[in-house]
Amino acid sequence: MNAMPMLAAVSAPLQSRRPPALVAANAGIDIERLREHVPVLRRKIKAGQSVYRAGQPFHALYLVHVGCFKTSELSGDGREQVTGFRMRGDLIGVESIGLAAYACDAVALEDGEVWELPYPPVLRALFGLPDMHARFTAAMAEEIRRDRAWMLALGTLSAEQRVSAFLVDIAGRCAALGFSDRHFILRMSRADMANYLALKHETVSRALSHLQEIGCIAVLRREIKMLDAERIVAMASGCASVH
Amino acid sequence: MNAMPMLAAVSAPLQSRRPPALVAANAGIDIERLREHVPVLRRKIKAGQSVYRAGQPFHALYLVHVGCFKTSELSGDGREQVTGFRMRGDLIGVESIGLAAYACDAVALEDGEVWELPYPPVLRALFGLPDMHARFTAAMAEEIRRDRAWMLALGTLSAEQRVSAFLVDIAGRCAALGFSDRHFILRMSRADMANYLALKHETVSRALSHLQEIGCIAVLRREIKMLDAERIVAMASGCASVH
DNA sequence: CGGGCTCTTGATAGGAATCAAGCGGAGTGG
DNA sequence: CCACTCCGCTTGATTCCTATCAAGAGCCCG
Repeated sequence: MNAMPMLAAVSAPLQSRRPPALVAANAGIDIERLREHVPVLRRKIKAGQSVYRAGQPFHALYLVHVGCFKTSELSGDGREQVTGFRMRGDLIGVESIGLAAYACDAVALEDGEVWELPYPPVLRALFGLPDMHARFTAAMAEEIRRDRAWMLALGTLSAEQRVSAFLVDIAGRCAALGFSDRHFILRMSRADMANYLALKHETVSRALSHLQEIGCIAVLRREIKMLDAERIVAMASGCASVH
Repeated sequence: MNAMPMLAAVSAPLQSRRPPALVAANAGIDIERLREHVPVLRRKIKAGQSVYRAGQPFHALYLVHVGCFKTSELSGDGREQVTGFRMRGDLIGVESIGLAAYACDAVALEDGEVWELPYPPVLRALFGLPDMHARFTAAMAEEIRRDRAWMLALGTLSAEQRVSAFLVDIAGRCAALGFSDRHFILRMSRADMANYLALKHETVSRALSHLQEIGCIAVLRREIKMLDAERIVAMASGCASVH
């Protein structure tokens, strides 16, 4: 109906600008060094399959190597809350440390690969490596801060601002992995994105359409082009949105 | 205007049913043992004063000994999000581990006392106590799970359900400290509570009034009596609320 | 080529925010 | 000790944003 600003043909939207770090552990954990002390199992996961599910016995952490995963919290009565999207270098399972069973689900959004870090061995290995252990602790603290930052966003931003903040977040993570932060493919459905942002998928869809209308982005299904990154950052930061 | 079901005169609403544990560390950390290795400083904090503020150099964790504190996340543009209320036995400052400066504010809601645990010394001490260190790590994981649980609540519950869930949470914590879970005093203003629940204070006020109208609770300013705890738990769990 | 799923868009409804006013407790100063 | 003021709480009226309900288009897959 509206004149859709079609996306230019994409030659290589995900082309890395620099060779992606072989194993860029989220918070500075040197996986190669850890592997000298702990056997690391590589596990391929197909789209839709889970790395682990809530209730399964906790036995390992996982490092995302390829693909994108979502973690989601479940309540007894069927409510679900996506708590995050995990990409290459992200460590998952940390929230379940200290429990007998995993506390949430971790599901692949596309075919991918995780490296399994058996937990008791990792813990033992870290005791011999004080600086690694300190960094691991710092990584957990970082995880808490990330969650808190999203609580701030969810608690204080409107739907459109949340969507903007989400795009800024994803863009930043793409950049950190050596990909373009101006042109990327969302790996999750609108429904997952909406759930994460505490919105409904229709609302997310409308927000994206509107951001496109005002010329901030170009969106075609899951493909996003950041046309006016500066303005999106401004919106994500709580500045009054332009109509 | 409406016939207020007045609260009976309160003799000792906060009377502990059993002697409160001397230092019930949040997640099983044995503070007494830690004190053998680390100098612990006791700091009294007056209502409204901060334990620390975002940006101040990070140098210690704090264990709440007396009083109630709120932690809040701040954004550059002035938005604020209360991320939690911390009571006796709760450890605060954990989210700032690995940073040069604290990442959030921790403010006393009433006169209280915290025990200061200088961080590098604590870290060093933990290296000599593997089981303590493991429990400390588990405590951080627990913190992550608490945050995630609130993300679930905020993302999936209506205003009244959130308020119910909040009351259930507070009641549970009171019980854990040896106090009554049927009759307690909220230590925070409606505004703080609302901010934490991602609502406005008028909405919280209305929700409490409504819960009173339907006979679930009796509320008088900050004093809460749980009259029908079972139903409140049900509402907090996402069951359709009765009108 | 059909079926199902995802995404988009429109119309409408509903819940929380906002705007506004009044009450009452706590603290202050006369 | 009491009057006064400030601040927190409650309640009402109204608006606005997002959810809900509904329909249709596009893409992927068998």
